Amino acid sequence: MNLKELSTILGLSQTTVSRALNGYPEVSEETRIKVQKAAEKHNYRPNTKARSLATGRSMAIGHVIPVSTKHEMVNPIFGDFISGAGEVYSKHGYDMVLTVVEDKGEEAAYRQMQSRGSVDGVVVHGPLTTEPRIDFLRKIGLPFAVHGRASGENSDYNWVDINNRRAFHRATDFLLDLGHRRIAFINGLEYMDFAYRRREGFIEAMTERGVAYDPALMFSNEMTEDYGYETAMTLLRGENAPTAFLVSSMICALGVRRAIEDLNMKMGRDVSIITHDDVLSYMPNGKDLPIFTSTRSSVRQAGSLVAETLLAQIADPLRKPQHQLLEAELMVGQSTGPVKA
Amino acid sequence: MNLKELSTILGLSQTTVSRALNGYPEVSEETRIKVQKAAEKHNYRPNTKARSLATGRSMAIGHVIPVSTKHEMVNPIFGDFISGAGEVYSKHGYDMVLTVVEDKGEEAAYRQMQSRGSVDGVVVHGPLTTEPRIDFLRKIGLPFAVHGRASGENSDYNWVDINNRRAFHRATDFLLDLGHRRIAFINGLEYMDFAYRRREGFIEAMTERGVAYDPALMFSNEMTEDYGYETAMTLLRGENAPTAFLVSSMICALGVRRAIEDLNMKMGRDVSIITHDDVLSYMPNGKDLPIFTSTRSSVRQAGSLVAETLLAQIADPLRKPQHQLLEAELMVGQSTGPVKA
DNA sequence: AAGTTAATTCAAAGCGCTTTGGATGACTAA
DNA sequence: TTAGTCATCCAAAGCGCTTTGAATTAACTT
Repeated sequence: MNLKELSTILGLSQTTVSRALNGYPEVSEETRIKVQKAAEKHNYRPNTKARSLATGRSMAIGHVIPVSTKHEMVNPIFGDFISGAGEVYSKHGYDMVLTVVEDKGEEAAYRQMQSRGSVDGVVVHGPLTTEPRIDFLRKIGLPFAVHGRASGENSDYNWVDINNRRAFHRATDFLLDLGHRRIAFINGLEYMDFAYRRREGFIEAMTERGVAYDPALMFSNEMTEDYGYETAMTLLRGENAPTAFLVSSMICALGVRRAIEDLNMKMGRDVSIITHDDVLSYMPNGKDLPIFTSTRSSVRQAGSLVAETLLAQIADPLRKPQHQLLEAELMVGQSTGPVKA
Repeated sequence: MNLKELSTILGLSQTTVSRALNGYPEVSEETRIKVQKAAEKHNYRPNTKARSLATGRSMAIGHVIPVSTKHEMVNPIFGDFISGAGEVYSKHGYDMVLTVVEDKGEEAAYRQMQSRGSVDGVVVHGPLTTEPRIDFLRKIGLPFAVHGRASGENSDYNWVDINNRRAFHRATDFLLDLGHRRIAFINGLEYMDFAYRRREGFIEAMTERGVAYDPALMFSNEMTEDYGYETAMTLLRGENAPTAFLVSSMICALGVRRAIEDLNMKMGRDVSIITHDDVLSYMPNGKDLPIFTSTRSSVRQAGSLVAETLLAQIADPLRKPQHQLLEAELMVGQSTGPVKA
């Protein structure tokens, strides 16, 4: 069923039918209702391609997900982020188009989306500290919003980020308050901006309190359960082991916890863990009492906000870039305790 | 840059340029090269919408991801599945369009995709034992492939599934061989087909060996870490505790493990766990020696296969539905051992 | 030299929609 | 009456591509 058929059935012109359905004023209320009824009845929905072609807007947002060829690693927060964003898109009648791309193919993917006109804007995932994509997207004139920020970028752009630095500053303070001094920091890859900022927060807190931080206790890697386990295992078995772990993700923290248990120690009593919790739907942090003490911020909500920001930008291209800095909550759970005497 | 401009620059007709770029034979090799060079130089890529409108094919595959409103739960395997499928789409020049939908809105989403012509086919995720979507999609004539199967459906359709029944049969046998008799079964939601089949496999194995299974040890829920923990905790603290756990997902198994550790027992020695491992990229099952004994099958690979199947179906609408039943490997890890005397 | 055939190229229609620039008729105002 | 104003509706152009059917040229036959 297409416009032509529908308008023939109704004995009206395509113009009128189109206008009736799109809520234009130059059509009588009577015919509008008649048209709507008919559209409903015949299950008519305007063809997206045709509409896009006519309007010049594609009503779709692109997400490019890089899969590192090395590890074939897909970011575990991805599902929840997408679900937050997707809900917003649906509400505004937008589609979400995903492109999976190997490592450095992202710019090509953006350029392709742009020149093929398949999206009206894109979301930039996992910005690095120096992020070439930002300049690139501006250059090719494709609207975008970033989930996170790029420390090395001083131009203005749309972003939604959590206050990683402050969150990890607070988390570190929390451990320091409990008397911990040897704190291991299990971070993500530090060319990623979020990890860089978390590191800054950690160092800042340590320095402010006059506690020397030990570079030998600072790690940076892709945040798997395994990485947490292996690292913690090595440290805890070694000499001068840390008394606390500051960890960048729940999954990783589960690994650290496993190492602690494997060594017949008890988390919270023998060793403390504080982690960042993205509030992933399939990984709730305990039921009533949180398992892990954590800095907490919903990545799903971030998804919604990024989407809103981008859609607002698209709706008004002259709008100034928007920024939202979300504070993480510090939730006390069972994984932290005072340092052992 | 569009076709018209490009052809003006080249001093050729749009027809010829279009044909040159699309590899039609009725254009001389000389001009073809000339055209390709120019297209490259001016960064020309055909507008997707226009092309789709002209060809009637949208070159996009739809994925509808349901988010249960109750738990806002996004399936953790989603990211990896998508990444597998996405790679195949890219290779074939297809886009992937995602729609996030609340619970029962899936059919509406499919219908919309169909009538708006935004996709050439869809992937059905998480089929239930009786799955209305299959009939529905056939009815509206939208090509599809299912990740999994629907036991209650006896029509023929494209699917890619793992042999859940056999995998769990084998896993159960493995535990029985180690002397376990009281085996707790921590399953997913059993209206989901995969969970139903796993249950069948479990019961079948127990029955074949003449071991009575205790319904009080069989659980069905959304597979979070928490669910594993709570369930195991209750069972292990209760009377007549199970000596082994058969678990439907790694994440869940991590919870079971946590409960075991919390009770100062040792996994593999005091209590055994065998789980299914979807080989999620961010959740590798140990480095050299697997943490968990598991039935193992890559969901990423399943994603690729489903995508291939669907694309083949679209390329040849008369093709008979294809099926692929993947066997899971049984990998022995550190989480299982003989029952304690 | 005239007639065929093959190799290239092109003009124009059409995909399904939105939107511009009128028409048409009813109604009001002068 | 005549002109002007609304309120409705419509024909047709255009979005950027593919594809049909035809034209043009070159090459080959007889």
